[in-house]
Order: sequence, then C-alpha cells, then structure tokens
Amino acid sequence: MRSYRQYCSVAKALDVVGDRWTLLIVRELLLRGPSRYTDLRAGLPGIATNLLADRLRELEQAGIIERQDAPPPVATTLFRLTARGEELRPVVDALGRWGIPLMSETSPDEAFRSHWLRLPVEVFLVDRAPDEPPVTIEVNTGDQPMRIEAADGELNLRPGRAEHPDASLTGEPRPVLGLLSGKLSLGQARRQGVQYRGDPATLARVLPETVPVT
Amino acid sequence: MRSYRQYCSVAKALDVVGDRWTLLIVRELLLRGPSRYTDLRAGLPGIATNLLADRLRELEQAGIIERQDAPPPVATTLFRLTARGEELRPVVDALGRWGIPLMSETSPDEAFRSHWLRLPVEVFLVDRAPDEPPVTIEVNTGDQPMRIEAADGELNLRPGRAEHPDASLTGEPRPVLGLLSGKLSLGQARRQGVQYRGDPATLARVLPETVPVT
DNA sequence: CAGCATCCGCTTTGATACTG
DNA sequence: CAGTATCAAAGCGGATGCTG
Repeated sequence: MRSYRQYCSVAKALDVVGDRWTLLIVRELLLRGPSRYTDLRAGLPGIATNLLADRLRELEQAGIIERQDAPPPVATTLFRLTARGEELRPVVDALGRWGIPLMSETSPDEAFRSHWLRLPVEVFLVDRAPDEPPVTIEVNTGDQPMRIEAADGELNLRPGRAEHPDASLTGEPRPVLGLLSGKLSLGQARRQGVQYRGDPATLARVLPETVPVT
Repeated sequence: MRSYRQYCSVAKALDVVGDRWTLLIVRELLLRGPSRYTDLRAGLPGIATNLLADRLRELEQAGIIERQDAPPPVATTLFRLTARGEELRPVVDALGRWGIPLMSETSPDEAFRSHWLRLPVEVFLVDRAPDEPPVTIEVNTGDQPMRIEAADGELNLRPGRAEHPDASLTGEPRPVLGLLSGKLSLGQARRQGVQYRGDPATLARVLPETVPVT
C-alpha cells in the first residue's frame, strides 16, 4: 500500500494493515490459528490467489505473520501470527463489533464459513450455568459442522461433529446467527427454517438474557 | 468499495469503512468535531480533493456522517459524525494504539498536524496531581500552537496559544511526541532540539511514571 | 473562497490459466 | 499444495476547471 505519509499512529497502522484483504487474512489467522495456504484461501472466498500470496509476503515483511515449515508428517508450510500480529486482535474485534448491526442486511450471494461463528459466539454467548455439567450444542450451518461447548463457565467453539450432542441447531446462517445473537427467539428462528433438536434449556444456558427462548 | 461478499461482521464493517482514506476522515471528525470541507482537507494532507468529496458522500449514505448547514454568521456546510459514526471510536483507537510502535520510524517527508496530538495525549498522559491548581502547558509543534490543560484529574488538549502558560514545549514533532509518550526523558528530548520552559514539575504532573523527567 | 466535478496517467485489483 | 503469469477493469493521485 502506498503510504499516507502522515506522522500519526492511525495513519501508520493503516499503512501496514489498511490494504484490501489484509485485515481479513489476520481475521482468518486469529480465528483458525496457524493455517495452510489452501485453508486460508478457503476461509477467504473471493480473494485472488496472487493477492493472497502478495499479502502474505507483505505481512511477513511487516513482522505480523511468519512461515513455519511443518515437520515431515504434514510437510507443508504453515502461516501463523507473530506476537505483534496477535496484537491486532483488538482492531479486528472492534471492527467485528461495529459491523454487527450490518449483519441484518444480507444477500444470497454472500459466502459464509462455519468457523466465522467464533466471532459472534465470543461476543454474545455466555455460560450461564457454570456449576452444571458441560453441554455440547452441534451447529450445522455453512461448510462444516461445528460444536459449541459450555463447561465450567467457559465457552468454546470447535470444528467437527459431536458424538452425543445435548442439542443440535441446523439452518441457514442468517437465522442461526440471529438466534445465537439474541435477535431472534427460538420460535422466530424456527419460522425461518431453523431446526432445533434438544431441550430448549440447553440453548438457554448459553444465550444472553435479552430475548426469551420461546 | 467493492464488497467482500462475506457474511461476517468484520468483512461487512470493512465493506463500509475499509476504503482508502475513509477511516482517516473519521479520525479527523473524531479529533476535531464538526468540520468544514476545507478544514478536513487541511487535516488530511495528501488526499485528492475529488476523493474527499467521494468519501464524504459515501460516508453520508452509510449513515456515518451528516451534513449540517451552519446558520448565516458562518454560512457554510459542516460535516459531523452521527451517533453511528461516533461508534467507530473504538476502531480508530485500536488502530492508533497498535500503530504507536511504528511512530519511532519517521521520515522527513511525513506531514504532521498539531491536533493529531490529541491521540497520544489521550493514550499516555494523566493528571497525577488532581488536587493541585490547574496547569496549562503550551505545545508548539506542527502547524498551530496547542495547549494541554490539566485540572481536577482531567486532561484536555485545545488549539490556540495560552495567555499565561505554566510551561511551554517547542520542537519537532518526533522528539516532542517522544517526550509526551514517555519514551524520551526531558534531557534526551532537549538533546534532540526540544525547548522546554517552565518548572519540570509541571511536565511531570502529566507524564506517566515510566521515565524520570530529568 | 468553499465545495465540489472532470480529465488523464498510473497503480492496484480480480479473474483465470498455468506450473514445480 | 502453494504458489506465478497474464491481462482487463477498477480505483487512485494530481492537476485543473467550474460554480455560488
């Protein structure tokens, strides 16, 4: 990116991460941890492959990411954030929070990736029953199944199907996210095609109080 | 800006404010409050005038700024942030904080505007003697004199010269900022051409504890 | 003068094809 | 898997001109 040539820390930050796609690459590495080139591409639908290569080079030069050659069993290159790159989390978080009201507008041509659920899960969900036994809610939306785990007051989102989920949630990204962000009740989400199997109390355990589950 | 077409709040935020210059325009309005077109231009050295006009139109359409026709005595258009625009403050702040380490690298062709001091002043300075009488420190660097006022534990930065400043600080932006951010001692700053007049205790009142004033 | 709009050369991006 | 190569289209920067 062409520098703004301003002696101001905001301008200087944007000199480094203000380029198109750059902060979305950082988002991917924050959400997924160390990733292969191909996985980054999959998590960044719409990016041109040469641009991804360019940006990765620039990010490496700026000290934000580093390459790591994985040992023989994997035998591939991993890209990971450096400590300085991790420090961009407040920037990505602030953007993500500011963007939440924009999530009500969506169009059918928008792509969705299941691991992006981590952002709203971190923002909206809480374990409201830390003293009860752990629960797992399977979430089926987007490209791969994910599971929300609530245990000891901590929440976690992981990829993959659960063996014996306490509940499962299936549907289009928009109503599923509407439900998880407290903007839709379970009934409203169902009317928008969401299927929920399990005790509503399981879902209520992780949802904010704003909206009744019914 | 071309949309990323991703159903993710970070991508959607960047769809709106990810364009070149957009967040710097927001920075100006956050730092200066409602501003005229000409003042925005002056605070954004390097922007092409048509781009500023384009961005202002886009920001207005996105509900981030609004135009306000000032009454006859001024008789000009003011641009101001809406409530939604003010909510970008955490984004600009996060970028500004992340960019602070980049401020040690500077080049002679970089522009500086005095009101940009507000950002580091808010981040670094504190009133460490809230019970003592107010003090004013005049700061002479950049395009116009500014003054730092410490009173009742509150800090303020305002444009304009002070009538009877308790101290005054004059020099190039880089060492002045180094001093105000605690990276340079007063002695080091002086060796880099900074002139300080007044009791060092006045300066020590607002500086963080990290570095001795001597 | 404040607040733009137009024009033009250059750089960046996007889409696709191709390679070690 | 992890990129490069190519090329058309869009965006940007700089200069200049217009209008109340």
